[in-house]
Amino acid sequence: MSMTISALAQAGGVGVETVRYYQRRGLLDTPERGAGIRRYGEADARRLAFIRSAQAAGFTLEQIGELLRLDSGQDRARARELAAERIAALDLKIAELQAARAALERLARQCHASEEGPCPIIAAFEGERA
Amino acid sequence: MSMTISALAQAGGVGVETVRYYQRRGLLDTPERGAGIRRYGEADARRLAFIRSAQAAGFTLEQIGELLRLDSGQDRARARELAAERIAALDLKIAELQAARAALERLARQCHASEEGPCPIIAAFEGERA
DNA sequence: CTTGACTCCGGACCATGGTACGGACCCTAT
DNA sequence: ATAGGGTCCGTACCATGGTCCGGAGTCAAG
Repeated sequence: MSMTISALAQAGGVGVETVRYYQRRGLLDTPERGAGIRRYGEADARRLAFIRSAQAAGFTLEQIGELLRLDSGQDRARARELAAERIAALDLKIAELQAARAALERLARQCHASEEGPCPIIAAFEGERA
Repeated sequence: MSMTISALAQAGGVGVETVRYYQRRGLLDTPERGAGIRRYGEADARRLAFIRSAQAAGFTLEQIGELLRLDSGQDRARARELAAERIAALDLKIAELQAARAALERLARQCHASEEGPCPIIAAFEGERA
């Protein structure tokens, strides 16, 4: 089971250039080339999937690099620490977004209700302390 | 009630350079200068507050510029449209972050439970299809 | 009336996460 | 054996949202 870079990229749902970028960043490694072309396997695909998932969880590429470097679960304490930090950050962010959503929805409803006068959407944000 | 740029910045919880950047972007206007120094008032402070709130709601500076340009509620339909788009995007993002949070928490618990073997945090993300 | 803090301004620089370019090489089908 | 598409690689460029720099002007206190 070996793939070219574009197959790997496709499997990971990213562009070829992104794979190459991750290699430069040290997040993916660059296999030896067999007669000019590098071949990738399952492990690479799993790693790419990891990167994308971790990214979706809000880790920066830098942090993802750190997670990968604590490979094989060597430093579990540190991994848990990173996870805990990220969870806290996510909680904050989620709360923020929910507040923003609620505010926006309220405004959109008001704006819809009264077709006269100034649009409340702009006015309403002005006093708010985000 | 007039403030210098640094007072305005402080009131808005941003740096002086950020105020100047917003001016360049056309989000804040640059008042006439009275003998060299520009003076800002309530309106500027409210506008800055609006920018920060809208930003917290996930609008880009570009979109915020548009909102400001539909000033005085001229084009309410467009404002509502922007709000609706943003609400949809927020819902998506919130769901994503909640999923990520749940996954991370589960992993952190697993990692904590079994002190032996490879840390599950890294392994677990590998299969996931975010 | 000088000193120190603040302001003005354009332009350069930064971090993040990519995306594009271009010449050389390789691989497969016709 | 030649064309086309894919790969390799370094380097340059992009968008976003700022942040810093340096020289000149201004303002308030001592």
